[in-house]
Amino acid sequence: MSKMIPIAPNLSRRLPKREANRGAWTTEEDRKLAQVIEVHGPRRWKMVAAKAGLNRCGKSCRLRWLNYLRPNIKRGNISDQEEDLILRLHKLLGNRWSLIAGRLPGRTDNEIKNYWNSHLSKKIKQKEDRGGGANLLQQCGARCADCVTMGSGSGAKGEPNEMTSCGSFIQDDAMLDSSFQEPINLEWMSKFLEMDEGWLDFL
DNA sequence: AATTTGCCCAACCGCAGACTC
DNA sequence: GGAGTCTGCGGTTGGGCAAAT
Repeated sequence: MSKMIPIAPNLSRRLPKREANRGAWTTEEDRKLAQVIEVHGPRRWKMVAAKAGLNRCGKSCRLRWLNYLRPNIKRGNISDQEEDLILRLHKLLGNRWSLIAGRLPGRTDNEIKNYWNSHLSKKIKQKEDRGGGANLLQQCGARCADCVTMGSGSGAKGEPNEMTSCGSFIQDDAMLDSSFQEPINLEWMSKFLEMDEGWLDFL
């Protein structure tokens, strides 16, 4: 499924616009960056870039570290369990990729964002095209009398980033496995809340 | 075998909020 | 408290590659 990730492609993915080096990172650049971060830690990226002698901006160094060099990065296929979790979290949080990634150890926000854009968004669209695209909140409300919207109101792009007090909209997604039915969804919600008590701040 | 098409994903960009002086 | 700088985030781009033609 997933292709091998090139370690250090030499060809730039982007044309350089300024003096700073851009495009794909080389093995040597990775090595230098890792060495500096080992000494100074993953912060003060401008200084890290300078110390490493890399002709790159701090921003670029940070991105490289977070998405590639950081320890415990999990590479390769997204498992079914992970995919399921991404779907659920996306329903709760919308396009808050960093938050979603925070719940998937070893996965980066960029990876999840890419996976969503290339795989999951299509799956959902296909499902909606098959007639499952009714408003999730409406569906929930039709079933659940005391359903109260707790949404963020930030779904400016029409994303299903709202939830209800009963959380039952999650059940409407046939792509979610049956284990999420009935009391189990509340159990999952409880676990989710336990994981991050501050999550309501984001809604 | 050569060309085209579509997908994947690393990397860049712009913006907003946090931080520092 | 204000200005300047840094950091983190989400959206987008485009090169590389495999599959299809």
